[in-house]
Amino acid sequence: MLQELTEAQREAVTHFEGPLLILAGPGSGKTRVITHRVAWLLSQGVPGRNILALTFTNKAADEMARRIERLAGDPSVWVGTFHRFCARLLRKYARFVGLQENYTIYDTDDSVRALRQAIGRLKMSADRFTPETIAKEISWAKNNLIPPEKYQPRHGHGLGNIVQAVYPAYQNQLAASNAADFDDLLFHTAFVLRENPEVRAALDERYRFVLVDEYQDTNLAQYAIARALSVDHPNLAVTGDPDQSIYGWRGANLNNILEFERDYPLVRVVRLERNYRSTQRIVHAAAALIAHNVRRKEKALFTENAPGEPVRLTTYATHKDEAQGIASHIFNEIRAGRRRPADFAVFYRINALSRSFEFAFRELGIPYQLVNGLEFFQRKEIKDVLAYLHLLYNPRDDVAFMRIINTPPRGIGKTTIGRLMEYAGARGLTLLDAARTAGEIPALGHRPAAMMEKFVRLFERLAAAAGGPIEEIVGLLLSESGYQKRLKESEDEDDLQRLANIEELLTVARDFDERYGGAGQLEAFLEETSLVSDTDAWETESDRVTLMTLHASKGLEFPVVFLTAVEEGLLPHERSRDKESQLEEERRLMFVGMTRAQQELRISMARYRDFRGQRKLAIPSSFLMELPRDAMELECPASDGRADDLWRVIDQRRGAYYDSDADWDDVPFDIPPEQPSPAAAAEAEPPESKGHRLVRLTTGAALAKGGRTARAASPDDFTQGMVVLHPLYGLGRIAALSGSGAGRKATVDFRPPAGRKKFLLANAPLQPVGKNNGNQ
DNA sequence: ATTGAGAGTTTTTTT
DNA sequence: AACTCTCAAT
Repeated sequence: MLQELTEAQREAVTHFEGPLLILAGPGSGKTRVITHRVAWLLSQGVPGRNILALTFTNKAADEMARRIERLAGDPSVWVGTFHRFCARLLRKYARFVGLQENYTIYDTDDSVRALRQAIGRLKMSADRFTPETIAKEISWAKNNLIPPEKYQPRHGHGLGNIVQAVYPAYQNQLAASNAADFDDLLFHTAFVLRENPEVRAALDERYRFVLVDEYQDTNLAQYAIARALSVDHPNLAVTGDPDQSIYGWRGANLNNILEFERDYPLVRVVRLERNYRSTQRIVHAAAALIAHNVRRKEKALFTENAPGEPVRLTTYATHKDEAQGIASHIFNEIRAGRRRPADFAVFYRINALSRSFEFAFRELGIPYQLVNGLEFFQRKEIKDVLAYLHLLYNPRDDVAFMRIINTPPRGIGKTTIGRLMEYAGARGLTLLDAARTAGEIPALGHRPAAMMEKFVRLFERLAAAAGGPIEEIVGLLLSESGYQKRLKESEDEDDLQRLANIEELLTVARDFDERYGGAGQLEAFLEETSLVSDTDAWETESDRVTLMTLHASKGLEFPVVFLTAVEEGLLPHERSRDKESQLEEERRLMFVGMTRAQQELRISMARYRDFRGQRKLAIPSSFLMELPRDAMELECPASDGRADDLWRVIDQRRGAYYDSDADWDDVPFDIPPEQPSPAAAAEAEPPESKGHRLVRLTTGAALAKGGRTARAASPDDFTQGMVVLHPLYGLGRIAALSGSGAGRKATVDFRPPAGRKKFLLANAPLQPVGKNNGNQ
């Protein structure tokens, strides 16, 4: 078993007791080290039940479990994600945190609904902030182990104050519904471990050897859990790569890995720096990019592999050309017999960019799979059906109740539900219990009350079947509720698709029944469907091109990788450019994407990109100029192969990039627009004096003038009297301004018939046309 | 109570 | 462009 390992790998594998930090660069055989380490521990006589391996995704967990099984044949090792592990633990210790064993796991959408209910019950006006914004702040607090009563406002804009009031109410709402959100799974577990020394000690004893993968992506709660399980038996082995930390926005704390050595002074540190995955040029290019990050642990990155093909950087005229260019390249490679579809992967920064690739692939008949596993379970119709199951399993689940009480429509409207909530709230009843006594609620009329009772009877019928196979329950609820009938009779195209999705869900249920079967399957089914992750749907076996976000690509590898839309505003994403730390995370994201490639890496961008109905001139990503040119080759089908253009543009920007105050506005930008769309071409105007070019091409109205680049105007750029352009209303003049920052509002006078309108500047599609022209 | 049209908004990434 | 929300008509 040890023979197939390198020296460094073997050192990590055979380290027995005591903390262990494995700093593993991309492609350095990390997974292999973990699996072998588990197998080795087993071979040393450590019982499987004393080993806990925590991963980031279910996919990774399954893969790992499979490999351990193959190496050691011992299935008793617990391998899974943090969230799943905590979910399990909480089934047992639910009472410790005010829940019951049959608690429900709320996903992001559910928790926002619960939050709305909580805000509604508070009867306060929180409408200055969206529930999503508030939810985010609460999530932040939980990830940092701050309980409701300890929360202190940290934002100046009043968000903190609202959260301070809403957070406890939200938590009460969850408790009343016997539910936990994603963050609670970690938060509650950490709490149980901290507050109950005997529980902690027992679990520490039980899980004597703990392995944590992707440690760079753990947040404080996960950190606390891992540490709590490693006090009496400090056999905590973590693997990770600070350069691949890409979940900072989710609370991941890079310090967890950067300071591991401080936490465990006696730690053994093993570095895996040699890359076995990619060609020299790919490794060289990736290393050069990541070297631009300041906040990192210096780490060598090298390979003994062949030099390989140059990294290709291709500039297309439009996003459409990009998609078609990539599709036809893949098509030709397959047809020539050089590659098969599964050899290729296409990465992009945001999900919204997948569409053009889908179109292009479909056109050429290239098989592909879109990896967005969450999408299926987030569909309305799927969530509706699952809500029935959730309510069956946990009758206190108010969010599920609200979701299905009038789905399909059964004559119970907003007013009725409002009255029911009022009644339930006043008596501390769950919504379902209140509905059970609908006849006794004075505020309810005869008809609504009768409808309500009918629903309760439906529920009881379903409850009688709740112990059986999932497929049966789902089938029953579909027919009994009339949900299926309604979709079948619909003329709507979308409803047909919904019906197909529900069929698919039935298949999922059937598969589950075959796999699981027996007692407690409703609980297991709900847990599984609640904790699906993005990459879980990814099928390794099928021969198809993979389309996924950069985030989803972590941990995977492909012979040929396309890294697309490497443009300023997308990668790095525009929301990440304020803070240096965020910019570094974006750079790591690109690093992760690049290092997925084994043989060929193809980076691309487009000059024009349509996004949210607007066509914009794209600016090459600042990351492109951090790539080593000696490892690269340029292609520029957009301009007769004159690839020099791109480097020229990048060089022009280089100066501006390092001149911190320079705005992109000041960078001469004169790529000739290669016949954008006819519409855009018709609207194009000659560039202004200093080589400035109009960049934001609105589809409808006249074009904005004045050298603004693709970056939207910030609210504070607007001044009174300024002339602005609205895509719909045309030119107008700012009559008044109020507020500041994100809350800044403007009153604008347009020419008739539009007249006077008010806008929230952060969101309004307003363009300054002339600056400082208020005196005219 | 339900439906449909129009207006307004938007997600960056995910357990 | 696609989605959600609001509001008025039915």
